[in-house]
Amino acid sequence: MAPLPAKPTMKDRILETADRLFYLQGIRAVGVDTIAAEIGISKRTLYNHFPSKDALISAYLARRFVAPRPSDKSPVEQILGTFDSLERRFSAKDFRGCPFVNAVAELGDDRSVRKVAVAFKESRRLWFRDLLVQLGVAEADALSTQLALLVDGSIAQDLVRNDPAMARAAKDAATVLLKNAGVKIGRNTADKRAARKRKS
Amino acid sequence: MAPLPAKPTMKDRILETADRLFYLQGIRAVGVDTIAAEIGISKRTLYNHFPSKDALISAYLARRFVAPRPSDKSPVEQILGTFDSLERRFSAKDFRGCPFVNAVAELGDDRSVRKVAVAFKESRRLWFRDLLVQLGVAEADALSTQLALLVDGSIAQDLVRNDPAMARAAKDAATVLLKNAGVKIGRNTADKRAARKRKS
DNA sequence: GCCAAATTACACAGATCTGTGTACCTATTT
DNA sequence: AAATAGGTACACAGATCTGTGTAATTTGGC
Repeated sequence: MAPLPAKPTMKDRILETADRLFYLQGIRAVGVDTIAAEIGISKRTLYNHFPSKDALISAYLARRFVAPRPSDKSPVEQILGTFDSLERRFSAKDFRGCPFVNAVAELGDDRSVRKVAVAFKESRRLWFRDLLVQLGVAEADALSTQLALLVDGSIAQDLVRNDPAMARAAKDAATVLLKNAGVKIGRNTADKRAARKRKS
Repeated sequence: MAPLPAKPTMKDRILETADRLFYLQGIRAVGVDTIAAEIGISKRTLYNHFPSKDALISAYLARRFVAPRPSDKSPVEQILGTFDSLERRFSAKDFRGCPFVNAVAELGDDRSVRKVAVAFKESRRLWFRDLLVQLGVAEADALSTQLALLVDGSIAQDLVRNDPAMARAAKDAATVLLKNAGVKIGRNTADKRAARKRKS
């Protein structure tokens, strides 16, 4: 309730730093010493807040699990807007793919990691599905899965290629899929580049 | 020239084992001792064939870089067939995502790894593009990128969800995209489940 | 200013990992 | 039978990593 952004807790500082390093360099690649040194605290302090590196990893993934906030935009705008914000994130030089996919890739069959990763993917698919239901799409379930594929596909491609255009490609494909499902894409909901093209 | 599959070289045995372990458990997660022990050779022998673990990693990735072999099937069958074989691979319990994406995810900004990963992704996109050109698709470049997104998206989703149905979803989306580009999908090129449904 | 809690410095245990050095062994070839 | 190549056993160096123990010190609340 106190909106003062004043002092971040020590625990928060540790978590924020661990998040950044884990995400950018990989979980196995970053040791607890490195994290402590980065903040300028002693390793002992870190272990006073997190009992083990595993606990830190769990907290890292939990922190990354943010539900999409409700929006007053139209469902179509929200769906297609997803790809616009993806493109923005791809353009940032500190983007390194999906933290959940990366964690599963490097931590393998770790139960808890897989579990939270699945939950995250499913929560985003359900977000898509809800919007599609609002649009009256009959096969909302199947289409939401396909949209999720496009999201993760563009993320994986950008991870290796470092090419934000992958988000546009995904958006274009998503537009086709939506139209095919009977969704009307209004002029204003379409992206600006295409709109400019149309007018010229 | 000798088609005898008789004796695999020691180097091949090392590489084959490293491949399996790196892929299934992650590159950082597998030590050279583990690889040597798995084969039942001494660590010294391993280092007599590969000067360093890095060299072994490079060889592993190079080995995974297989170009799709030419086929006499129709372009549409080849494109859609890609998703069928993906589904088959997803169903195998030793499937653990794309080795190149995984390697980039866990090894981070390693130059050489990124390079080979980009080359692999691009080679597959060009394979798609070539087939689309054969089909007379105007926007073969854009569409090939979108198909590649679907491939990588289904791989990423299957990696976390362990659900081969992701391949079907990708195939369905790909079919829509192809039709939208003016490609005729014949009865026989469509998947069997849909065909059965149609007849009933 | 005092007290309790948080933080620090730092050494250290124990595991694991990459890579090397060396002496010995065991095939195959000539 | 001798020589050569390849493999083995095994110890070890040196780095790195997780996690702990402890005593001293700083910090914030009262």
